[in-house]
Amino acid sequence: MPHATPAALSKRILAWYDRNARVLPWRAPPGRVADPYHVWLSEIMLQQTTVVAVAPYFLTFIKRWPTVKDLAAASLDDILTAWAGLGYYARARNLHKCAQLVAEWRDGVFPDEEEALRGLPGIGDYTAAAIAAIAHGRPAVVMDGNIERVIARMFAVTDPLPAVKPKLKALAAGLTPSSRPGDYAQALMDLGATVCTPRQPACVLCPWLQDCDASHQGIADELPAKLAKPARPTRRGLAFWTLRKDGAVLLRRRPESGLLGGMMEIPSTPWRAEPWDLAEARDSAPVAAEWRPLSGMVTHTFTHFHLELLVVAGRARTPELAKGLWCPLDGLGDQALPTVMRKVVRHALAKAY
DNA sequence: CATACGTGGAT
DNA sequence: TATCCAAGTAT
Repeated sequence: MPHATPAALSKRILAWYDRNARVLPWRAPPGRVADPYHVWLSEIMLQQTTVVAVAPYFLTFIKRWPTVKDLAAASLDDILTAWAGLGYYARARNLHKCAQLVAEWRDGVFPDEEEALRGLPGIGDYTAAAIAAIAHGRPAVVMDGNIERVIARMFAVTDPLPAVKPKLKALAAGLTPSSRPGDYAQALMDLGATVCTPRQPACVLCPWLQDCDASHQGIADELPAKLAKPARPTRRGLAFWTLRKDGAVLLRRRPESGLLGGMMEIPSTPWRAEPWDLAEARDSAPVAAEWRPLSGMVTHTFTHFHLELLVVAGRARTPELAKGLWCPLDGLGDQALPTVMRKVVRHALAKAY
């Protein structure tokens, strides 16, 4: 069966959106454009991150920093602390840079053109198109994982991702309307999130069911095809839970780029495939101490490797020589500690006292 | 074009 | 337990 015209398809999905749009804290009602600052902030947070995870962070951020100028004036450490737990911390560093650029060079006004947005830190093809469409009503071709899936199924594209991305974008471009482009993009993303889901899609609820090639062929739940991902190796490290006489714990800031860049950590050895023994690890210790291994292990899975951390506890002999920050136990919650390091803290508090 | 980059929930 | 997945970007 041939597809309906693009105009008919967009009309149908917009009607579906008018009835089914999810109410989200960063979203304007159907038919309206949203605050560009809210759209930008939410889109950065939503990169590879679920709506459920983002919502409380978004509300915290806009309450504490109501405008992009407020965010630009904040310290990077405050932003990293507020971002802690959300993951992909380069987003927080780029968020700060982007806010400062918009505040300083554009008086706090976000660009409304896709190309200008695309040049800002942390804004790639998807986010530039999303902001242009959702915050400014520009007819940009918005392509995210949801829309890729919807389009792959509509046209029964069986070639695997990521190589087929340009083809999917070309097909999507042919459907994108010039009227209500922001609602259209959000409608497709909502459709992908709630109906055209990765597993067990609810095709009977889909406004595009009669036009969907994959559904007709009974292969909707198999698309889009993806290349197999490489196996995750395991890396090991040894973390030093270091106490001062007054009970403060030694923290250290990680390098500004790379994994957990700019975040705080419990000092540790490098993370490598081979396990560490204590004698060897002592060279990495932040300060001299008698180290006592704690029972058990802290495990954490990152995107591309598993981590096993043995935690050793010790009292610093010469705390004044330690390189880092002595933090009282009740102040740990206010530090920019990523989840893996909060696991180390929890483990140490459970085992070392 | 491939890889690095977090986390938590669902299956 | 293992794997997949979520509104991707930078290099």
